[in-house]
Amino acid sequence: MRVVIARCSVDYAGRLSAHLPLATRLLMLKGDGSILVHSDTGSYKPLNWMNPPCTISKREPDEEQKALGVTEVWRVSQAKTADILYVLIHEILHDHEHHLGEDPGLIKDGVEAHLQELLAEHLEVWDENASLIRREYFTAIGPVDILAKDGSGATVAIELKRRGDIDGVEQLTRYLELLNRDPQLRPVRGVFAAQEIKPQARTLAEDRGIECLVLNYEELRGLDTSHNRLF
Amino acid sequence: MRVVIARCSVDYAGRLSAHLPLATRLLMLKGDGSILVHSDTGSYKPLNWMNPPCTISKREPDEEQKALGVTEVWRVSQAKTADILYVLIHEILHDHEHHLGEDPGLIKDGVEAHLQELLAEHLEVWDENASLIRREYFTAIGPVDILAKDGSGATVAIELKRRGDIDGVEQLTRYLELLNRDPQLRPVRGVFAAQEIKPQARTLAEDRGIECLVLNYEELRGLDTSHNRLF
DNA sequence: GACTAAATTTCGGTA
DNA sequence: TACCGAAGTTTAGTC
Repeated sequence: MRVVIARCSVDYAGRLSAHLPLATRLLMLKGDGSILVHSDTGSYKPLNWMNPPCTISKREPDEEQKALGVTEVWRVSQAKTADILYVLIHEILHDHEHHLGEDPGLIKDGVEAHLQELLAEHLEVWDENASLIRREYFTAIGPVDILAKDGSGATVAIELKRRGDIDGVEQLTRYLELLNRDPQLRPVRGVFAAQEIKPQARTLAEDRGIECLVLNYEELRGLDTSHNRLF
Repeated sequence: MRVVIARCSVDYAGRLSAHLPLATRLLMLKGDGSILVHSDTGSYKPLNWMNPPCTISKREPDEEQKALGVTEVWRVSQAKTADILYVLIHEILHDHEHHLGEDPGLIKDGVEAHLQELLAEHLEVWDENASLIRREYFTAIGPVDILAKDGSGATVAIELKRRGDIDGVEQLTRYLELLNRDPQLRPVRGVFAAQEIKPQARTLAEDRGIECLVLNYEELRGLDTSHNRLF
């Protein structure tokens, strides 16, 4: 890992063309050859970057570039996509290299899989007399998150999202269309469950006769005494 | 901008829970208070981070942490979402601060807007006798990318994507449904145009009678002699 | 500010 | 390896 702070301009030509005018920025050169160009604001996305696998070669600036104050030219080329990134260095203000070693990686918990697991085990938060048929019920166009029977014995397909967007309603609609062709299952109702349901998604869902269910993750976690938590 | 290379472990509790075991990593502390935790591999996404606005406070480790070798505890809290990130510093190997100043920002070219402009000007790549009605044809549920007439005089709605996914087909389907309610326009056909069309999207589109059109960006650029390019 | 669609998306899982 | 869907998505544009 090499970290350089430099006055530089950057040109990228690949899936799009992009240019960064001269300014002071942080350049991160990772061990796998990739490079990130960061400014002092903004979130984690760099202003410009090149993904591995790629190679960086240092070149002398041509006469024109020299006249503009360029002292080094870094040419970064992508092995697979033929994208090219040029970093025109005007002045290096800080330069530090350090061997980091391999990273043990991130341990995650609490994503959609866990939400699905919790809801499948606690369908009573939706319908007191509901019973699970199965999670990840497989169909030709993909798995239905949860297939269940409600208190009256009717089949219900539950689509689960952390954030309930229009996309999710469309997805559930496709599943319902397919499931309702199956005489064994028909009629199948839809339930759109999420920690947060966007108004437009709710409107679309209800317009299609799909029930909306807002989930409280903390509450579900509270019901779940068996699962071992990180915190 | 402060850049620190340190042996550290990280805990995040917010929209999910995540833990990074002890290892040497790069910590980038931006001027707006945000922090990024990077390893030596992977692409531009940090292992862990906190978006602005957030505040970092340095604390003394408790006895238990001290016994484990922790020398500093950084507590990063999000102002809006109440997410919390803890960085447990075991050893600081490099520490450098530098004022970067404001960044003039990125100048982009070649994205969907440009693809739309090019296709609108060169409809002949789709149908030799086609004519443009208008770009960004506005409807109640959003703008149709391109509305045109084909060689036979029939109205056609073209939805344009860089990458043709199922979402795009759904979007176009909604537009077509709406446009076909208008007796002035009816009947309206659909064309799904993209630089790359995913097999599932193609299947869904063709199943709904929507024509698929794969665009060659380089070729379209070649037809376009008027436009001034960055490269 | 809320919402929608795009992204040089990246990332993880599965067939 | 390719494809598909989720992401602590982020980001940019529009209403």
